[in-house]
Amino acid sequence: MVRPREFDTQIAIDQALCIFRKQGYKGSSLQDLIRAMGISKSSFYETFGSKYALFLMTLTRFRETKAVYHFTDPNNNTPAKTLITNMFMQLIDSVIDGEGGCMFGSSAIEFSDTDPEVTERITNGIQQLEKMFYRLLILEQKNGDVLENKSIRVIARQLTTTFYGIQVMANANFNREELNEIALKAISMLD
Amino acid sequence: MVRPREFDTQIAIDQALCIFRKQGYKGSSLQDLIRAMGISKSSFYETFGSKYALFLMTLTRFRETKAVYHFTDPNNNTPAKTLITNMFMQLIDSVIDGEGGCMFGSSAIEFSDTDPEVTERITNGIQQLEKMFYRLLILEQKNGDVLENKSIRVIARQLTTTFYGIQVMANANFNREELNEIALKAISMLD
DNA sequence: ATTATTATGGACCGATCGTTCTTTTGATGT
DNA sequence: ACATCAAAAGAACGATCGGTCCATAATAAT
Repeated sequence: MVRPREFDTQIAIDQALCIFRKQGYKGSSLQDLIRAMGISKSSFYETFGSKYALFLMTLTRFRETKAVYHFTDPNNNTPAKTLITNMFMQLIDSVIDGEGGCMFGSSAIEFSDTDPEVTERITNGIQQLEKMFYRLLILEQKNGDVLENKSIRVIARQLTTTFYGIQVMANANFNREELNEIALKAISMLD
Repeated sequence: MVRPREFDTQIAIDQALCIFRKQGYKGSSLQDLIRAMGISKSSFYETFGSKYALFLMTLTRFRETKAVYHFTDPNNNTPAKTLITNMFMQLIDSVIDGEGGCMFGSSAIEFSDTDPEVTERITNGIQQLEKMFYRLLILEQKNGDVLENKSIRVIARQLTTTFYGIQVMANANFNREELNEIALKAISMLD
């Protein structure tokens, strides 16, 4: 009955996500966004409402599809330690090759808890990351030995913190070798 | 012979530093800056040249006077572990009370290695932080025991990474207790 | 073919961005 | 007292910001 939309909303969000992830919220102009999305301003506002609203969508989208824990399957017989290592390598790669690392970390710094909607998504995302570490540590425990439940929680949080520390160091021009060394040392906590 | 300047350049830089530290580079408008500095636009441009030039000055100033290692004296008989703990507590305090944490971390995320002048200052600053950890670890070693030189360097870097990880977590609304726990766990590497 | 409906492109909005320039002010050496 | 000359104040700059609006294009049901 009506003229159909000429672009795929989800794809457009993913393209905006790439920009926000690389350049941050304030660093991404509407021009940058609509150019990457391949749509006009009017379509942009018609579909997404505002730059801010779109940013919240991309944060949610990142949490639901792009965060590193989405590429980690605890149930595939790969040693947990290997999976954890892979998560760190994904982070390091994504910063070095210019994709922009983890949006929770960069958004946390940019907004520093000034916006409840943003903070809520960040907190939720970081919790999911920590939870994945926790699940993998539990797995490692079954095959291995020692660790108490309490200390597993602590180690998961420690890995999460190191994860974002590495993101900062990567943005400060540390090279891949150095970053790998940091990650591996952190992971050696499990031994 | 001429009309003297009515404000102190160094003080003005310090006041600008407060703004940049809290709000970031893009988040700080010229209005924000001159209001905090208490000078007019014309005086601003006459004295500092540009917003960008001023930012570089504040980064340098932060490195030379405000970074946490400036409040740590390795030669005052306080146990090294206590001094290290204090450095983390200073970081946590400065984020929670709204001062804005360590500018090297937040600037690294905001600029993500896109600006050589900025990156140079960040890298230099982070190196100094790591070096302070190193010196304190050496100190701890003398009173104590075990650690090899190689592993001291690695631990210093690990502490540095955790330092910035904590800065991210603090900005993501983790509370003081949680942040303290993370810091203490990291410091327990020394035991 | 007509009509109803909606996406699209592009002109346009006021506000604010960082920056420049012109005028006014005021302390100092003579 | 006066001349000098830089500092301060603030108006004004063009560019860009995020956002609105409208005339036009395109589709699908009638």
